[in-house]
Amino acid sequence: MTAAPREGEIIVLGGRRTPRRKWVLNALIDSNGFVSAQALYTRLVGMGSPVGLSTVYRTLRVLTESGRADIVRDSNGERLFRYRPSAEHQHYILCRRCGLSTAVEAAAVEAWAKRVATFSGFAEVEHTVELSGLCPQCRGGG
Amino acid sequence: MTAAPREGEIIVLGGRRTPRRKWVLNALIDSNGFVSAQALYTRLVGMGSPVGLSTVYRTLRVLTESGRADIVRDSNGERLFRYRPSAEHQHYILCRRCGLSTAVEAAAVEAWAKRVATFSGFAEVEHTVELSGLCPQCRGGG
DNA sequence: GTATTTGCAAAGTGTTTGCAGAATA
DNA sequence: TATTCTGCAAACACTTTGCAAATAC
Repeated sequence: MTAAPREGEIIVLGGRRTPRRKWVLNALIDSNGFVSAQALYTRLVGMGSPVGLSTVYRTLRVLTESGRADIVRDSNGERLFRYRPSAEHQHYILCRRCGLSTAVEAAAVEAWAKRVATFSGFAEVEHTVELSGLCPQCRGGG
Repeated sequence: MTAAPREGEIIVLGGRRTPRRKWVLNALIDSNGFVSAQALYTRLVGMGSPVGLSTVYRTLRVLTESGRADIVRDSNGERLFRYRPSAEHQHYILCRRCGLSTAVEAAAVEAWAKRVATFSGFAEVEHTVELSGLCPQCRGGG
């Protein structure tokens, strides 16, 4: 049985603070954008941080469940993870070529989603918005 | 080599007009909402229309590529297909409980996506919007 | 000292593909 | 008859899980 974290305590990871979990978290933060579990795994192993693929998946699941990571799906259905510094709901636009991701102003969509919820008569409406394109770098550099 | 379809001709399916493809298309239309390839397959076989799973996938691919079906992904990453009567880009809201889908007015999102494209500096911006909730039936019926 | 975490390998998804036989145009 | 379609089984990619050994607290 684990004691509940005290209020005001900085929560870095749920459960035990192990080296692997720190590596995964740091690699995720360093990625500075969306990465797949597989890519993270490959990077860690390549860096000389021996981690199992299942550990990567399990850690990402923990991070996601506690709201410290966002998930999107790429066009192949693969999941991409991104560290979330703030606690807020956020939308991104992703570069299809280099993977660069940028947060976008999404108030308009939020408002629209709310409006649709009202008009449609649906309750507990959730939304997913995924934007992709070619970033300024990639659109220019051929 | 196939002759290009003449203008004004009613195009029902790309390629050959075979029984299986008609079955798949009809089952898709009858579904009247989003269905998975697997569900469509199960239904067809159960109906006494012997179809291979690969044929279902291949037919759905053809339909999707020619713009006669829409795709969304459910929360497990599974793809759901829906017949598209009109030729237009369309968004839906899906009931998480019964699967009911309803087209929603999405002009605001389209406009927003366009605006984001401009501000972000990204080119060839594509967007995916997925809404889900509990439909009027399901929200009431507990 | 004990509950949690780890890695491996195996299992599980949904989806795609190779190929020989069947069917269409 | 020539091309396309079909079904099966195997292949695939991503993800999850069972379990014994290692580890954190």
